[in-house]
Amino acid sequence: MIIDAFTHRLERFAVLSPEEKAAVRSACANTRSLPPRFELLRQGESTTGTNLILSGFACRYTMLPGGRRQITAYLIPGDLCDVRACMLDGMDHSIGTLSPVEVAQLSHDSMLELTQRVPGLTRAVGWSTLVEEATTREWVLNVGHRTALSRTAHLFCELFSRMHAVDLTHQNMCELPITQSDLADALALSPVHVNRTLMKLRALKLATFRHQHLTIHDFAGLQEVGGFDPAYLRLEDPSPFSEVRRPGAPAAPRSDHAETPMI
Amino acid sequence: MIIDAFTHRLERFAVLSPEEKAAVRSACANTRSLPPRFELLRQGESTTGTNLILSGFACRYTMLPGGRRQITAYLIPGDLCDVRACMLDGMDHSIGTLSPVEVAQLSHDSMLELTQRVPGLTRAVGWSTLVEEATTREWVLNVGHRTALSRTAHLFCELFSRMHAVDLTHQNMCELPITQSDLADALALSPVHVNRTLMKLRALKLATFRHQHLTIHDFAGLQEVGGFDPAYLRLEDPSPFSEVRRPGAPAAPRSDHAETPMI
DNA sequence: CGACATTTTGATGAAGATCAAACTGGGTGG
DNA sequence: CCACCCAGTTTGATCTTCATCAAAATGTCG
Repeated sequence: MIIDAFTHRLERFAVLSPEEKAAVRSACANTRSLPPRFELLRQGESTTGTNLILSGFACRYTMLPGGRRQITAYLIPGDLCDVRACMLDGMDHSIGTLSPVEVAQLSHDSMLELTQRVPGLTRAVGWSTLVEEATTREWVLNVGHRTALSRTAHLFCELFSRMHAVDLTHQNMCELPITQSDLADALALSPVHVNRTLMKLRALKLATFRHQHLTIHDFAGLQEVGGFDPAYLRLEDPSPFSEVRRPGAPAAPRSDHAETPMI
Repeated sequence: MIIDAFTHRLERFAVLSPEEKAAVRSACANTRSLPPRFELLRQGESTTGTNLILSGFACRYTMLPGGRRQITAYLIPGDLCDVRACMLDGMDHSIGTLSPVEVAQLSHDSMLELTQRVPGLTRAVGWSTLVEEATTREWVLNVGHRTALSRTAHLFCELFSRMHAVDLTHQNMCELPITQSDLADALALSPVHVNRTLMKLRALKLATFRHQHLTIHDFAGLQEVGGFDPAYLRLEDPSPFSEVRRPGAPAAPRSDHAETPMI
């Protein structure tokens, strides 16, 4: 169950009691199923709540004149879209689904209540904001300075690592329910060039993306080519292929700095 | 005085009493002067506080293999660098000065105290986080999809608007204490190409950047070329050249949603 | 004055865009 | 069951933009 993956991610940052986990779970009871290519939140709109992705892929994106689309973030299961969007009087970008998506709807009020019942949540949310910012910065690097091959390799490393963190990988494989065009929109490449790059990645025996499935043949090599350093994702397990799994003891959550009021 | 610019920016989001303004001011008493090209915060380090830029330009950046540098954000007077950095056990990027810079040092503790004494501050900081995120996303667009000319035009629009918001423009002119190379690092272009692009902007009578000064000849044109929509900056005055200045009445700060705890 | 950073100019090359068309494969309806 | 359709993928050919290299010009500061 993905909500467990979600609470698990929260525990990266704060220990949760069973009651707290139950509170999270019950807050996520109200779910909705969306078709692919569905506009969850349109640029200019405002919201009253937050959506937690339970299954499927969504993305943040902006349309550009000329019909081109730039995806600025992939949203995968366990991701909270726009915790802070309620502050806004109008989104500056859109959020849409790429595949069929199931979301849990969290109203602003239930988020408020939840943060009161689960003290660590605030910290966890702050942390995930930080990770999201870092990821966007990494995308600036990617799009700005890396070649098509390197860029694609980097994105695959990032996605595979994130999928691994929510337990959605099987061995060296994971499902990415997106098209080559969707990749192109994220990588700021033409679909044609993405195709050629994917073929090259296969030829180099680094990774295969086909039929919505990503298979990693050589993570270290991919990481090398992409210049991928997983630090910015702040994952418990920096590499999805590290053999060394801490047995039992979860990573010590950072000491709770007295009370850190929402900053 | 730039601190006034800072409190003024805060007031965009919450009304401050004179006492609150005074509290902000006294918290900023501890200042430091830094030379240009000074590394304020190195990748991997952690901090105990926050710096408020009082004068000069700094930037967030990451070094890439091959000695190339990608700037992911310009930090200008009135900007708070890394409010959330204290949560981190290691920065994933560096912060450095571009020109001589004067900063106010705010320890974590004094930030805590300040947020308690100035209730609106939390909201204002949350808001500015939102703007920063949006700006980074905009940079992804810029670097990913726009031509050199368009990119440069967009950056100039953004910088001029931000400088205008902290009252550091004079007519159609403002000081940008940075080099063409610094621009190149932000735009993900070679310095040579930046130079050629600047010449083209001049030839088109859109803007001149020379001797660390940016002069806007035709803001509307620049905006057009850059595809610049100021909405994401959430400024009180969307355009630095809008004749219509609200007389007296400040923009109504958004109704304070009960208490929004830090999310 | 001379060292040094920055800006400007020129020539060449490579990465990726664009355009056009063929090929797959799953789904639909006759 | 087959024919068709359509989205997605693959291939080929050509063109643009920008990087790179090299060197000259300009300006600044001790």
